[in-house]
Amino acid sequence: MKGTQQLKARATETQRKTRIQIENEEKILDAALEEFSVHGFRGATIDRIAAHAGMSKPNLLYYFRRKQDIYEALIARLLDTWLEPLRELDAIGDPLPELQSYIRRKLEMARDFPRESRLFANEMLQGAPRIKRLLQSELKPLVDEKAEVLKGWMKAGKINAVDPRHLIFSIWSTTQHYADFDVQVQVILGPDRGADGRFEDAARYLETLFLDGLRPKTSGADTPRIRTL
Amino acid sequence: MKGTQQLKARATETQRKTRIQIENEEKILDAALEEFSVHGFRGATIDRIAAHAGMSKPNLLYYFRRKQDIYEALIARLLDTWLEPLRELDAIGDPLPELQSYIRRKLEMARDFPRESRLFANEMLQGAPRIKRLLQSELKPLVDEKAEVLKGWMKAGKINAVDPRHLIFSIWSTTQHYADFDVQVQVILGPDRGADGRFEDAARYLETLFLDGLRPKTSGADTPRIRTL
DNA sequence: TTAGAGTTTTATCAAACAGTCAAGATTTCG
DNA sequence: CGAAATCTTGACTGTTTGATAAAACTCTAA
Repeated sequence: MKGTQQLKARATETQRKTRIQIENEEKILDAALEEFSVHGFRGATIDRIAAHAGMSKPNLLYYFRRKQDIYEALIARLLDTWLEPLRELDAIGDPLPELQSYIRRKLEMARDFPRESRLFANEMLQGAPRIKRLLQSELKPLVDEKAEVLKGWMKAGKINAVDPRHLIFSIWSTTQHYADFDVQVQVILGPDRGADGRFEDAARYLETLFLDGLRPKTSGADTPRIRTL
Repeated sequence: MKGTQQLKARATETQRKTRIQIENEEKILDAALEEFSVHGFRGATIDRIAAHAGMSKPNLLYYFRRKQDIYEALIARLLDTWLEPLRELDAIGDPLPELQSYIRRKLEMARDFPRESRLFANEMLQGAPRIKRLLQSELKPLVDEKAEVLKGWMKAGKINAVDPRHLIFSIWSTTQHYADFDVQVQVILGPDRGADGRFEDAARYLETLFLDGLRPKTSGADTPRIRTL
């Protein structure tokens, strides 16, 4: 009891982190992201995380005393990053380009941070037992705020009048799909186009979908001319 | 060794299933769906499934000898149901109404079979280790076939020309989102509208999105009149 | 350079876990 | 009915898992 033992004790003392501490926590969180994003909280094991991080299990538990602590550290840093694109949605900007670039930013996140996307999806599938409160206190107000922005654009006739919250859902789901269901996407698209090509195709498609939908504007929609296949 | 023991042995004999067998297998699969859809394969435990099914663990293992067997039985019955709406997409029908009703059917499945949706999502998040082959042999050909149908409609000018596979992705993702991310949806929409109301709102929104997109058709899109918020 | 803080390891534990076994209880059907 | 087939259970096995204790080692700053 010489004042040594466990990091938690120093939490109140706002003590600086050691070089080794910073390195190892980073290694652990990265390994944990790999495991939790694939197997969920229960399915992931400390052993595998430790192995992936290249350290012994007790050593890992020196930095995070419980499995839950690792998971929570991961979630905490996640939500902030995750909502950034929505925060940037600017009421002042031009509505359509503004939405376009929001969609693109979300798609870029799915491409660049697929593990984070899967971790989030996993937590949702479980009913968000560990971040429901955070969703209430952080996500909801932000969405409410941006929904008002969208409503303003609709009232000004700058975008079609639709339910703004469902609009946000559809942007989230279509973009995150490329991270969360990546295997399926790859199976269906085949190996022809690489990851970059797939990304560009998706971006182009989503732009058309969200701007123009599927109904052709040119010909009378009810009596299009017949053409052989 | 009196010819008793374990169901697996009789697999080749095409023997009929007992009343009790049918009942219990149903109970087990239902309980397993509950567990696997939330916690994934590794996260779910036989103990919990047995408890949920209201029987002892050894009894459960009398019907399914290994955890994997339950999971595979579940997956096998899932994929068939899951792809039915897409199979019904009819090349002969009117393109826009045909797509509309496909979207609606998918949305209904998300509403009526959320656990199945989550099970599927969970398997995808893990990289589909247990059904990747099935996706190749069953899902891909079906999607290829329907992509051709969509291409035909596009060439005939009946729907806008977009990447047909990405179009299918967007229908899957937007509809399944309401099952897989249900917590989030509820947090954001609040308790005002019940499940039925949410469903109708979603259906209405998706119809607008997929048919018309967000760009207003009336005013010149580049120079909309100014109106105060 | 050395005391003490910080880090890592070995050994260990109890609980949870997947799966087995044989005996006992129940159902089915001639 | 009664015997064979089917079903259920308790007791158990070996392993994995989350977590702890304490000893041994390493780094760092005065």
